[in-house]
Amino acid sequence: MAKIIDVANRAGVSAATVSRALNNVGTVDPALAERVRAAAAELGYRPNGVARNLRRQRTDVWALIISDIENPFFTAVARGVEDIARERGFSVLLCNADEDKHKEDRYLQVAEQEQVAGVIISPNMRGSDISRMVQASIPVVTIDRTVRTPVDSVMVHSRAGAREATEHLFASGWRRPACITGPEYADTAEQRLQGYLDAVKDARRRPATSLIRHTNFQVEAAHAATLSLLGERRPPDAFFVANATMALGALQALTDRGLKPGRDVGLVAFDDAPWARLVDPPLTVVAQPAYDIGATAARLLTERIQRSAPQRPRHVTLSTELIVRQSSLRPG
Amino acid sequence: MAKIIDVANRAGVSAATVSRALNNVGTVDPALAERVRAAAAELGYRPNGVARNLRRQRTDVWALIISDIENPFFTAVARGVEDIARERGFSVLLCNADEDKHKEDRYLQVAEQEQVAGVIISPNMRGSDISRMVQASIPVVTIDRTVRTPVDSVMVHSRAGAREATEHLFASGWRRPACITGPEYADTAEQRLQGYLDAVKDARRRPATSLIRHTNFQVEAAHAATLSLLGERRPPDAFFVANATMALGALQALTDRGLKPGRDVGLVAFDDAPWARLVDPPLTVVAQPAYDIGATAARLLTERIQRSAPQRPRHVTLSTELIVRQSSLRPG
DNA sequence: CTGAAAGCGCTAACAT
DNA sequence: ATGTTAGCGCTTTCAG
Repeated sequence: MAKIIDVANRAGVSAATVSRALNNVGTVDPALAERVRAAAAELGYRPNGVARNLRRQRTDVWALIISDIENPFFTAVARGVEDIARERGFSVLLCNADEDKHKEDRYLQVAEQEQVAGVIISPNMRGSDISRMVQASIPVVTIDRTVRTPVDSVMVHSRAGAREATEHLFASGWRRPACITGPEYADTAEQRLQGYLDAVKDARRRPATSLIRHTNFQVEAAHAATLSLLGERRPPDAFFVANATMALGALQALTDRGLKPGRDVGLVAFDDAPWARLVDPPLTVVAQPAYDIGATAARLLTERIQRSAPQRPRHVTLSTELIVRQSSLRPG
Repeated sequence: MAKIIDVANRAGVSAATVSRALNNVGTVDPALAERVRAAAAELGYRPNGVARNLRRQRTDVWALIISDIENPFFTAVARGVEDIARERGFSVLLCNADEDKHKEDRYLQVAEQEQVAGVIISPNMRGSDISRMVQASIPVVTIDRTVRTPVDSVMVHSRAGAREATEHLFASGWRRPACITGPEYADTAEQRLQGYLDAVKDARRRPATSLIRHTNFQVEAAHAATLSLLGERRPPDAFFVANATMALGALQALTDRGLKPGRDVGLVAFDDAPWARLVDPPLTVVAQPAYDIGATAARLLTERIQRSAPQRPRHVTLSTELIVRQSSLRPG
């Protein structure tokens, strides 16, 4: 591999001039710059990014740490982040924490060690180790969930969205909606549960703990939770499920039991997904502006990186949209 | 941020000893090692990975460059890669090339500059710039698709799988199956088309170009292709679609036209997906061992990284499995 | 078993 | 406008 000094020798200049010419920094005689570029091309020179990063004490790389790569919400977020990052000259490295605290910690550590320019993360809640990043003065933006450490965040009105979804279930004529939400330590899960409870109380029903299940946000757990709810002495007649991944599990469980949403039971899920309108029946959802969430987080991060002066954390909260298809409807 | 010399001072030793103690390398007096660890902990010391990488001239990070993050095939592959990587002490950074050559090139460049230990990639075919990696002596394993540059690869028997799928369509009583495949420059797409053609010829039909569509492997393109096929003078009565993402588009188009698979038309897709059994009707698929593909690629890469001696490229080809659900069946 | 010293490849101050 | 020099933080010879 050709190094900068090889290019310098070939072009008959110093290494510093090569660096300046290739990075368009400072002032270089146009003719010289051209000679340098030619020499670099002939040698197939590629700057060693590791050396550059060490010297510059910074990187043009972001880490995007998401909770679950199979959740379409996060893949859409990733698109939003990437588009803006590219526009601003950053590369983004995607890390899949898989709702697992150890993996998340590992990626956070890699991000710190590799001195990334910034981190966007949907934190697992059990005390995500964000404070280390702040100590290392690496800007962090959280999405979807918040943490104790005060950093920028982009959220949606989960509680309001969940409430609207559950109200819609009541309005459609269902009487005993259940709620399948995420882990107790995830505030997104908690807010969606609260929204559900808001609607239950508004409908002047008594919230029953037997109609609530906490899971790890994954397919299998939702499948089990649905079966468990169906096995209750007084089973629910409708379901509010707190994300798209779990909707798959719930749908499967209902199918297993021969129960058809939109006919035998009601079903609404948080998050839209590419397949949501194609399942049987088409799924009613609370859609999040996932792409915008990613794009917004990316913008906040860029600003944070550019300003050297510390500044109060900024919080952006976006709205959800109820999309009524068929799974929530009640015949007759 | 504490540096190694700070730890050294606090522990009353040299930087070299700190390095040795923390990396468990060479021989360090146990008592000293303990003192070093204590000092490091007190200072919250984290080694600067960039500096370490520069000195060591290597990294413990892989780049996994996939074609489309929304395709469940690739997310499953990613799981397989990550599990093995973690087991062997590597971290994997996921890059979404989005079926876009520019993005792919960019990530390849970042991977080279950041001196990753290895690359696993599902290459976009229009001359992926793999040769640069080889020049930089960074090991590469391709998955799903191959390139000209001779490197290790993990593939599936695409042609056989496609043939089996199409034969199944004929066996179910359909007479004019169409094929929606990927770009002409992608050999996976080409092989799936060939498998389709094999079956057509076996059935003693004449392959009609009017029944074949090339797309970019994405939802929208498949949607359009399906509508276009339906608009032919002699439209097909069945569809073989070359990946899961496109199945979504085809399904949508058929639904738009009021055509129900498993009743009005036949439909088989390459790739299984979490939602495949939940759509209406459940989708018949040619399942790829996606997780195993990832895991196998990861194993090949590890071996390649460990052996210093060059060695002929290795190619592993795994088998597919036809899973008959309902979308391919013909009533009566 | 430990320390001193060199140096990975690059960029940024400082000279000229 | 260009070259010289120093040094980013770490690991790894090489001495002792």
